[in-house]
Formats: sequence, C-alpha cells, structure tokens
Amino acid sequence: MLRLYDTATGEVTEVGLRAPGRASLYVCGPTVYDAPHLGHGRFSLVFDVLRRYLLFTGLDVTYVSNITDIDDKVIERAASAGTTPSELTAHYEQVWWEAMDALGVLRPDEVPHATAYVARMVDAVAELVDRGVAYETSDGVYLSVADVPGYGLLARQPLESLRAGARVEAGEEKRSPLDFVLWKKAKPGEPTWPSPWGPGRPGWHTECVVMSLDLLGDGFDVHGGAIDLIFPHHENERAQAVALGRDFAHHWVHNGWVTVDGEKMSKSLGNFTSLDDLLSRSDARAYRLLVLRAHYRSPIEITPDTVAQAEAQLARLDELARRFELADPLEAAAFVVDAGPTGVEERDEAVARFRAAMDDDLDTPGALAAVFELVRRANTVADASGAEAARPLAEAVAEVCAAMGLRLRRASEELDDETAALAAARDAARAARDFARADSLRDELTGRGWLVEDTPEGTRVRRP
RNA sequence: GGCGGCGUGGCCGAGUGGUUUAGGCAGGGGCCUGCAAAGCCCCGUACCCGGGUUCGAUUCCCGGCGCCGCCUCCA
Repeated sequence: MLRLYDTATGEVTEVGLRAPGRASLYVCGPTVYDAPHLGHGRFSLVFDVLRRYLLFTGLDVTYVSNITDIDDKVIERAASAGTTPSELTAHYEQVWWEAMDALGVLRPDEVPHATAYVARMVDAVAELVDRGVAYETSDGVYLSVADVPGYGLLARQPLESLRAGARVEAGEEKRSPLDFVLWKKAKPGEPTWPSPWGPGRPGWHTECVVMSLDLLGDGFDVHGGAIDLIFPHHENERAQAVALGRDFAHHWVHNGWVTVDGEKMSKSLGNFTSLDDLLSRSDARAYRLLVLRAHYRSPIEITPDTVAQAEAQLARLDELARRFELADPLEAAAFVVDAGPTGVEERDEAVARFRAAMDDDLDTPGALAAVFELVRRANTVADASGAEAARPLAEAVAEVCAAMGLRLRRASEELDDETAALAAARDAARAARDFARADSLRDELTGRGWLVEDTPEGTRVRRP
C-alpha cells in the first residue's frame, strides 16, 4: 500500500482510502493568465505520476484539478492586453492543455472552473458569516482565523508565530493581519457576481474548498499542489472547511521547487522558463524523466546539462525498445494496470521492486534504479540467450515506464532517399569487404548528422 | 524575528549505524566488431567542518559554516 508524506503531520504515512479500491484526488490547477512555466510542468507531472501509479495498482481513481479563471492577475492582464478576462482565460486555458498534452499528462476526470462555482462560493461564504467566523468590512468579507481551531497546521507554525511575521497593509480593516478575503467587493470595471454583500467576486482560497467538496465529497483522500501553496492557500482552504464543519482532505501532498542556479524559479525573480521554451528544444519525455529522477519533494535543477543527461538516459531506454521492437503500452490505452505476476521470476521480482519503491513515498529515483537494472538484465540475457528469452524482461521495462507515464520510442527515423541510398551503398561495400569505401560512406552519413550502426540486418542510421 | 529544508564521488541524484553495491550521465580499461556504434564486464577507496553517543557514524545528538525556502492571492 502506498505511503506518502503528509504535510499536515510531517510524517510518511499510509494513504488511507475513504472507500476501498477507490482513490479521490484534488490537485490545485493553474490560474490561466499566462503561459505555463517549468513549475507548472513539474507539479502536473508529479501528480500525473501519482495518479498513474494509483491506476497501475488497480485502484479506481477520480482526479479533479481546477482552472482558476478569475482573480486579480486575470483582471490586470486582460486590461493591459486590451481584452476581456474571459477571452484571456479561454486562450491561456487552451495553451495550458496543449502543454499538458505535450507532456503526456492525463486530462483530469473533472476540471471545475472558478467562474462556474461562484454561486456556490457565495453560499459557503454566507454560511461562514452565519456561523460567526467571517465578517464584512467596507471592501469585502473576511475569515477570522483566530476562530478556526488548529490554524497553522499545514504551515507547521502556531498562529502567534505566523502573526508575528505577517505583513500589515495600511488602512486595513481586518481584525487580524492573517484574516483572508472570502469575497471582494467590486471596484469599477471589474467582472462581478451578485452576493448578499453587493456585487463582487470570490477570493482565491474559497474556490478549491467548494469545488473539491462538491465533486469529491467530504473526507476525500488526497489534496495536492506545489509546496508554495501550503501557506497561505491550502492553510486557508482547510480553515474554511474546518469552519464549515466539513471533513476535508485526509492527506496533503506537496511537490518541491524547480530551481535555476540554485534559486527558486519565480516570476518575481524573472528567472523562469516557459514550458514551451523547454519543449521546443528538448524531448518532452526528458522533462518527465528529469522529474522522475529526483524525489518529488526535492528541488530540481533544470539546466541544459541536466536536460542533456536525461535525454542520454532516455536514449538508453529507447535503444532497448528498438532492440526488442517493444510495443508502447500507452498506444493501446491511456494508462496501464498491473496484471500481476507472470511467473517469470526475474520479471516479477523487478516489478515488485518497482512497486516497493513507488509505495515508499513515491520514490521514483528508486523505481528508476529498478528499471535500469532490468534494462541491463534484459540486454544481458538477450546477448547470452537471444532476444526471445529476454523479451519478458524488456516488456516489463516498457510496462513499468508506462506506469509512470514514460513512453519508449522504438520507431526509427524516416529516411530520405539519399540517406537510404548511402546506407545501401555502404552495405554493398561491406559485403564486398571494401572497408575503405564503407568507412567513407559512414563519414558521409555522419557528416549529415546520422549515427551509423551495423546490425544483423545491415546498416542502421539514427539521430544521435 | 519565527519556522523549516538541504550540504553525498567530474555532473545529476537515492540511501543506510558496520556485512558487496543505489541508479543514470560523463571518463578509463576489456569483450564484441573489418574498424566503429549499440550491448555486456571491470574500474572511482563519496558522504561540509568540529565535538559527542557508540565496539563502530556519511547515517543519531550538539555546535559551527555554507546554501535554500516559507511567514507576501508565485506551481
């Protein structure tokens, strides 16, 4: 059974499921006011891997991830771009899904949009006011965190300690600097929805509480997001759920940063890279592999060097797929499910090692180590006893990679006529034992950017 | 000021109180090959510093040093 670090307790504990055989996950999605960057890519990949692994173990998984399509940034960006918030968010949501598709991230089962949930958010805020834990000011409605038992649980800091560091804006009417806005009264020119407090729009933290509980119900299993969402976003979500008397997420999972030169990549530091930049200059699978190579809670450094290392690693896997002409399990189905032991002992043990690593707080580096050991074994057995003897091992590599969403590529490149002719000429020269000519033809091919290999079937060229 | 994380061999990156090792990339030697490539085999006496606990610490404790993060509606 899967064990994961739980931010709420600070310990790695078993992920208890609300309903046997069924897992429910809510992952905070993007605010669609700009193109996605590497950080968005990482959290999407981390939770895609978690989801795929749960599916692999045979669970029925419901995965919900939202789109935030109304907030200050959306309004500001739309204004400066001379467009409307809804046009802006429609555009960037499309960009978002294109990037997710490129990364091989499965679409969520449900994608709630904040703007579609405003009425239900108003209901929730009204109930918080009724319960006496929220109050109205001249500019909105706020939650009184002092009235929420256990506030600071996720931040792992007591209320007083958080208060000491909180920034206080001049002219605020909040009772405590930590109180956060549930409803913002409209300023001129802003999109609005009706409410008991006049026209306005919801605060950010409310949507995820309302949408997750609506779609997954009380006591859903896992709530995830990137580490920066712990405080205040998730803390404040939880605070509302507690104040509403609802049973909220049972396990909190957060992934680590993408860093650049050892520093957190962030917009304010101006050191962020868009996902498109990376995908345009590297194999999209390399980013998934880069994410898998590090533990999900560790920071990962994305540099041209680490990307190149991941691509070299990928080449080793692809080479195996080519050697065995492996079918891609993700060609036939969106995800793979473990069919259980096959009776081929070495294969079954390797899959068990893979699962043990994944069960141990999603230890993907360990899982990858099991994969590469299996790659070596498959090649060794094939060298000694032929490809058929090693086939179950090689197929297990593809299967287990697919369980992490990593697809292997066996297709050789399309050859243009000239290249194919050079390769054929080289085969003829070798057959005639005219090695000088064969070597010069290889140089010719190499000069055109091909890597030349001899196989039992003759010259094979591929891109390095 | 409060809270937390990290410091592993050329690089990336796991892990562990001591028996034989993560894994990948790069590098060296070998097998294979007409020569290569791919694949396979072998190779690096790594764990920030100083104390302490211990028969024994990279792993536990304390103290340093260095780096990073959160306490701001950043993934």
